[in-house]
Amino acid sequence: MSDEINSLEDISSTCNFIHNYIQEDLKDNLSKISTRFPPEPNGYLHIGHAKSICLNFGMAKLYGGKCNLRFDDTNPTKEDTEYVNSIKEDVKWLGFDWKDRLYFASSYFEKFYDVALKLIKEGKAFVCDLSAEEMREYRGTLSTPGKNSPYRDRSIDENLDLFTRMKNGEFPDGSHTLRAKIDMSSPNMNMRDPVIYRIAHAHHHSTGDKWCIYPMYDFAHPLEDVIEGITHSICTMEFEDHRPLYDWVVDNCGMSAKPRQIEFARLEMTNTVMSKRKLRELVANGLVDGWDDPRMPTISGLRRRGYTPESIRAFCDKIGVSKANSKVDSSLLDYCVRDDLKSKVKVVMAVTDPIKVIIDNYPEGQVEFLDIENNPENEAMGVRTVPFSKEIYIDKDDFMEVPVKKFFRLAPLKEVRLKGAYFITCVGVDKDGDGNITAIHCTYDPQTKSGSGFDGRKVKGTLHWVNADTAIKAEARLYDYMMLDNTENPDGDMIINPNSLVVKECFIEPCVKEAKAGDKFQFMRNGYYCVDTKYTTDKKLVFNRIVPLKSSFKIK
RNA sequence: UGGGCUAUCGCCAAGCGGUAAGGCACAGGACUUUGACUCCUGCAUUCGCUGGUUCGAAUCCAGCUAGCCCAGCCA
Repeated sequence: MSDEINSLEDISSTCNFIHNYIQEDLKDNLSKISTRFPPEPNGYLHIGHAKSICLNFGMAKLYGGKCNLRFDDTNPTKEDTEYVNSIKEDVKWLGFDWKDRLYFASSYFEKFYDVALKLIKEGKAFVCDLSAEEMREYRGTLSTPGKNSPYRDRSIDENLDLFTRMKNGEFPDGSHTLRAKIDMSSPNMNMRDPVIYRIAHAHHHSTGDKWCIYPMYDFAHPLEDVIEGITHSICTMEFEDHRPLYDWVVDNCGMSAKPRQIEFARLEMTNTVMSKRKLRELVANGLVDGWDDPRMPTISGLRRRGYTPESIRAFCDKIGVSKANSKVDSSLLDYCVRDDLKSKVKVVMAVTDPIKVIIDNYPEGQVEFLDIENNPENEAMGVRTVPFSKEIYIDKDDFMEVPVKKFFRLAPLKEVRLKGAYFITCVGVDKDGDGNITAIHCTYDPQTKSGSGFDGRKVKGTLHWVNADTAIKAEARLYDYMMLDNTENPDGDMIINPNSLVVKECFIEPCVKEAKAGDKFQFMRNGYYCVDTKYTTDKKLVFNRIVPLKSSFKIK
């Protein structure tokens, strides 16, 4: 898309503090930059991750550097190959290419171990026998300093022996840890002799049963960055307090690279939830149709809903990057998909809430084939042929027996245009015993045929319609925001917008017959839709509403 | 209440001592065979508050207030 940032001239409008840091570093001491997107493979990616992906890959591209995809798989109890596959798929789908730079923290385990040994030999790390509870007591609190572990002053030889035995599987989980020897009285909790290795007799998705000790994030992450030559390690704000520890590890690991950690605020959006915990809860409680439910903010959910990678990237560019907590209005994402789709997809006519219109003076049995442009904004998309005859459907919303003021649509004795066809005038309605309208009777004026150049009079409204005989029946799933303002009930249970999914039978013009899963359309005067990949079958087309069109028409 | 961070329009967000960019939303209007799109127009005498420095402060200083994060052998 034209408004994606691809060159340095483009950044003026969306400049952020990270650009400033990088530009300074490039001036002072760097020839090229290197970033990384480092997910833990313990779940599915969501649009918050997309922000990070766009940032990391975007910065690298903009400044002629590289961005790695690295799986931060240091906790075997939570990780799975299923997640690494879905994450790779999602990153690729978003349009980013890590080329040959696919890395796993787990492939560095040997190196981490060597650094741990080095730290022990230098007296900077020790094996601690404190239990988890004891360690919590020794750690102190936010406002009181901690106390040194009684094991802090073990000899280097003893530490070396113990750590080796930890590695060899001689001890059960939780019995020992390796800790960095820093400062138990630091006001920063992360510096109070943090654990850097724990024992976990667990099967790792990649290294299997080779290891039973695993490095902690705070130890592994800086080393991963150093090993890969990362220059700018971009992460979210909650790691800001970890930066002194990150720097401590970098300074003490004995390697020369000096990556710089930069923190930015996580993405939050209205009308949804973003935490992995809450998303997991929605899936577990059956409130949504899995991780890829079209209401979910997951990449797979957005994809199934019909969002394009371009629209998500544009969104990520527009929201900017800062350190302030903020909540982006979901209307910006809506805008981004519409803006992307408007000139790309075919505009077809579909009626999601049908009422029959009978054109009394149109010859019985006659069928006309009308040419209608596929996308008025994009002539290259050509035209298609649409059948028209005596009986058609229009949307119930487009008729009012007693019209409100400024109602431009069909009403008794009012004339409107049928898109691509004729002017029609309502001459009456059929009603059932309860007074419900069952059909609308109209007359048409043959002179007013679309494209004939007729300019005898004007009408204010143009309606979309579908020929009754040839209409394709399909299911329209009208999605709305997953969450309203209140995301929880008084008991603390998650609740979703009760109107977030309304299923309708709809009629669509025949050209849509060949549509395949994932195909996108604009339903004229209605919204953008995407053929659902999960429920569409050979017999049944299912459309997801991606987003409705804007409308300035409101009754009252 | 120890430490860290943040505060600019309804929502994001530029701004880096020289007199408040931009986008979304919203409101008017033009155009319209989509009440869409597009195009115009409007939308912060004011930057959390209070003082101070300065010819000049959103930008510097001091104090206050509010919000977020940290006491996993998670990341």
